[in-house]
Amino acid sequence: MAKPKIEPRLPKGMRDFLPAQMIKREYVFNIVREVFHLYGFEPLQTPSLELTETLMGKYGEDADKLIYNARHTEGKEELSLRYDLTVPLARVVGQYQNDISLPFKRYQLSPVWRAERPQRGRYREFYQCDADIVGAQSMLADAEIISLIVTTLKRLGFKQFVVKINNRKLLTAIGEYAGLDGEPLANLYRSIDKFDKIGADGVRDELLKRGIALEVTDRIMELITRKLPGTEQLDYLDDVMSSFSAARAGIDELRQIARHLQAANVPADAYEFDFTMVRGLGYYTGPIYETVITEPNLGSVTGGGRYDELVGLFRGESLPTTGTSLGIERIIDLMDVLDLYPPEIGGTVVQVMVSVFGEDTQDQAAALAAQLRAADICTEIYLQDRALGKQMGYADKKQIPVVALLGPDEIAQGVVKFKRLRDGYEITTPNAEAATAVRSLLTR
RNA sequence: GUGGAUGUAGCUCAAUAGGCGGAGCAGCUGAUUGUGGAUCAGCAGGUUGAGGGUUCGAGCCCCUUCAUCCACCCCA
Repeated sequence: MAKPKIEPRLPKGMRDFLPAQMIKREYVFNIVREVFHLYGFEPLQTPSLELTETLMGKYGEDADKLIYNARHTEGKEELSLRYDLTVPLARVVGQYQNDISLPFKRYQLSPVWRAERPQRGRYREFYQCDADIVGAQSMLADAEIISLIVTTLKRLGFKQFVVKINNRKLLTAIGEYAGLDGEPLANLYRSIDKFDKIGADGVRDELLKRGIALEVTDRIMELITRKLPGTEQLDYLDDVMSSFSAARAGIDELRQIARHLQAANVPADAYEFDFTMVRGLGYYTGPIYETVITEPNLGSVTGGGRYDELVGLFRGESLPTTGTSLGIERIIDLMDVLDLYPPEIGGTVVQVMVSVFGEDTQDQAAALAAQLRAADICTEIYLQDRALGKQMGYADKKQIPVVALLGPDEIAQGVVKFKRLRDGYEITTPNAEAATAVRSLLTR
């Protein structure tokens, strides 16, 4: 065997997913897709590459530097790997106005690429999972998104989580109240966004450092940190902030969302209003939401909100849009941490391995495999001529649950023997009943 | 982009003060040619990330470079 000359290595920040890992990832992907379909979201796929001009300038200068350029040496088009799924969505909505009827509900579960410095849980190629509703002004759309999040997380097995809901209009009003606009307002958001990390005192210090008057800072802190049950929190803010029209509008939207969520039977403990939650600086214009795993405290797994100005970029008009991004990579990590994978998904998709005793029994083994496959049982036939013990060892290592034994004795009697590796239990059954026998061994 | 740490077998890590590069796991063979895990015996696996320097002698010290990890920045 020649020694490999090429060092097997991965590009920085990129990963392989070996079969045992892929099985888990696809389990999560499949549940997500199921729930999204349940809510009437439909799949969208766009190319990994976009024209560079489609991407550039949509994210801000910092982010533009993180975009992978992918132009072919002799290609005439400037191409880049997509940086998120929102810009492709906006392009699609602008491009297929004949084919898409609004409101457009789509989801996309695809990799994106960002040339960031890799860190724990942060990669240069990673999957994003976005669900958005384009062209719906109503808060019913926002409530649908929140309900979708709650159902998805529940189906995945998460128990203790809460969707935090805020409204950009409220934050704007708070900025107005503090006399801030533009860049200083963005900085205010940045400070408040660190609430989880640096706590109330930390945020207060930052606001003071940013030159906001002591009295105003204390008012802001009071406004955003006061915790009251359910919509009482909205009542309180309404009292204090009603002189600001942006605040009134924001609170009104949150009240509508609360009403819709209640009507849709979303459990009240699955969401809360949290005025310290900001969601970056970006393009949000209305309600924003973020889901945190609360017990144990494991951080956020979804983020989203309403962004009425972005999708119209490729259409020359605003299009009211709301949506969420599932932190699917983070969710996959937490599924392991919280042990949420059902035991029946093992390290392999194979349900039965048909062992082969020798060349003279190969054909019967192949026939048995075909028979099991016809009955929708995932079947592997052992492909080397090795001692039965080796074959058993292989099956054991791969965690294949059942091995079929079809030697000269069985063949002579027209039967097949199956062994369940977990407990060593064996049954012998007539050939015709092979599939039924395997099924009985696989259940429980 | 800034700062710190670490690079030794496929993986996880040893190696006295600078003095013959080891172990566990994984792999392969056998004990056991119709039955896996456990045990035992054996085999194989290396340019110590790369390049240079100091030294009689470098895995170890110095310089450069590359890679990985961690923290910060950022995260639309």
